[in-house]
Amino acid sequence: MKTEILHAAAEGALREVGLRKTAQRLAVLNILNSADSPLTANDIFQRLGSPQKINRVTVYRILSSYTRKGMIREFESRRGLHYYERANAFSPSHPHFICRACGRMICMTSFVLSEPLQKMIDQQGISIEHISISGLCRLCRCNNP
Amino acid sequence: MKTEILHAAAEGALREVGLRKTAQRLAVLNILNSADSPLTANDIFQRLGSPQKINRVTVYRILSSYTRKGMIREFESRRGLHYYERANAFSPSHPHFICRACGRMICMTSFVLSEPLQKMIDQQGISIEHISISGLCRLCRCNNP
DNA sequence: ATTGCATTTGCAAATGAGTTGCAACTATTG
DNA sequence: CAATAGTTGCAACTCATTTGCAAATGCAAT
Repeated sequence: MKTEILHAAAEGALREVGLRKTAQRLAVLNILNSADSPLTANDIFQRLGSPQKINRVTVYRILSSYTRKGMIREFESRRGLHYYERANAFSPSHPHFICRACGRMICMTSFVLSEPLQKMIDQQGISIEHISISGLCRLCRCNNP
Repeated sequence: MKTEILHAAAEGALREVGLRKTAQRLAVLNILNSADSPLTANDIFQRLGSPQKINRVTVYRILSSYTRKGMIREFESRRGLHYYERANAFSPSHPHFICRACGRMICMTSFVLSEPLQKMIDQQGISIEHISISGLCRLCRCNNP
């Protein structure tokens, strides 16, 4: 298995940003590294196995420090849930779709803003950090009338 | 003043969707009618004066029934806060920008989706209900380093 | 290896927006 | 004017997240 390699990479990432290497941090980072769509704190907590060896609060704090260090991106959606995804060279920032019924999140291809919108953004002096599209996914569109 | 006219319009709106006319409903509806950007339940609660003559829970329930009836649009942002804006012929659905620092919401001009994004949406069978753009507004961009 | 000390962690309690149960109240219909 | 279905207020609850604080741990300098 490549577990050791991944582990080593995670250690390096921590050292790079000046965070101490702890079992908890490595566990959370590995989960984020191998996720294929953004996760909530609870998703991560669940994946730590049960009974959880890491306290819920610790997960929150780890995610918070990772965000501060720019290792992950954070965005909110659906009832104030925070979602997190690894931020690195291989994963440029992109919009997300989130289903209001089931909460499933889908990563979207980046897209160009229309001319009038871009104009408005420039005028307002706004800086865009995240675009989130909400609605119903295919499945929920059929199930929910 | 045109207060009576507005009041009458609000009464009509309630009758139209089959909701009973109550002082609380009229008060909330008038606040929404005269707002120039989306409001949270708390915004509305504040504007009801103090001490509030209407219970917080009642405001929540009124907003919920208005949403069910399609009189207002609801969307979430920033820590699960629900924002509400009047939905009528004069206010077509449009994206919103929300500042992550101060929570100010700005209504954006509608915009066309880029070709690749539209393709992805069609493929996924997604139905879009709201687009929300988050970042920092001009003011917060200067104040927050 | 050992020490010193700042960083991390775990636990308990708090927060804040929103929801639920239920009894009291009140528009509307007959 | 009475019946009844819709509304409201209050208290208590939920759920994700945050805060305070003492105990544990990583790391750098002995």
